[in-house]
Amino acid sequence: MRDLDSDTRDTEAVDLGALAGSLGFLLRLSQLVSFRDFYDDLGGFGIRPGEISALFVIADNPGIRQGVVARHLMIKRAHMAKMVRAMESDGLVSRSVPADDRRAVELKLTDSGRARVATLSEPFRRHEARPVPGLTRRDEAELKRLLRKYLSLPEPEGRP
Amino acid sequence: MRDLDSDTRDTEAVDLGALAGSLGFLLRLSQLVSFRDFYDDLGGFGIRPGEISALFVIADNPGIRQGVVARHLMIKRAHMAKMVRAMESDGLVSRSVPADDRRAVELKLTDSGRARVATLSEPFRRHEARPVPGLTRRDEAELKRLLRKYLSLPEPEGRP
DNA sequence: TATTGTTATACTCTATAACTATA
DNA sequence: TATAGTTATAGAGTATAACAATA
Repeated sequence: MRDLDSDTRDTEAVDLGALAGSLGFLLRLSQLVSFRDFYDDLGGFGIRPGEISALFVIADNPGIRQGVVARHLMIKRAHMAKMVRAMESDGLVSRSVPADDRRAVELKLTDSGRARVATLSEPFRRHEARPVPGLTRRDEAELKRLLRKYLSLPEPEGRP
Repeated sequence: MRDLDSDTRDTEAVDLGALAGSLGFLLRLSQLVSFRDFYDDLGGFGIRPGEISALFVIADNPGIRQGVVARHLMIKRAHMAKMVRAMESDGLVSRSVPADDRRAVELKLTDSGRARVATLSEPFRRHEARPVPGLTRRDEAELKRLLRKYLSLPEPEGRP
């Protein structure tokens, strides 16, 4: 889980050419690095990035429709259906059909789901609070700001 | 290929809570967006991000060992073996065992592989030259700089 | 007609381990 | 013993299409 099979030791110098200037390439590698860090810190809880995202969003938005979760997390609806089913059979979320649109499904955490989020919140907070290797705090804040801008996400409270 | 199944239209406002401050979450979403853009521009060539990366690296570093490519592209060795095999049977790369280490495999492009790279280079360059929606040119340069710093990649020539 | 969620299928990527042949 | 590559297997994630129920 923590072995990326890529000894990080610098072997031969490699010319990445045009790749070094490619946003997509840099994002792909960065995501792999950050997922490795995620598993290093939180792998012991048996949680995966997709799951924790969905759990946290449902926790913060009780009664949210599963399609809305999927849209905001950029998860395919077909995949979301499976994930929700798994979380339901794990007893973490409950599904209910709203009266005003009987096609939809609204999601809430069960007591068990809330307990799970409570268990994960502090380790997740600590994970996120850790300094990012190689980046200053300013770098880190700026990187997150630019990624949010790229994603058209609003800046959290505070600085305008 | 170009339909992410997530209508980008803003539906209900969703509180992303701690996720909005999570580097891993922001990187994951950003990578999905950039891959969608990649496919929009280059999907017609039947190429995938992993393949084009490997082809370009081999093109820029003829004779590179496949394990070295895997390390720098953060691709698992097991997956790399399959990918190289596929590229070989497509006639794009040739494999040769160096005399000084008969365990290793060195990779070069075939004429056909060079032709493929030539075909892809200009569309890829245009793709990368396109303004990134939502970001100014300064934003884009700064974002790439911070990602390279995060990845411990050297800055390309020019500004120190 | 369009939308929500579902199922089914296939493919990519990843993770792991066991294996070989070399070093 | 350790390394480079290979094979096999399993799983997660994703893409696609077709479907039922509802709007």
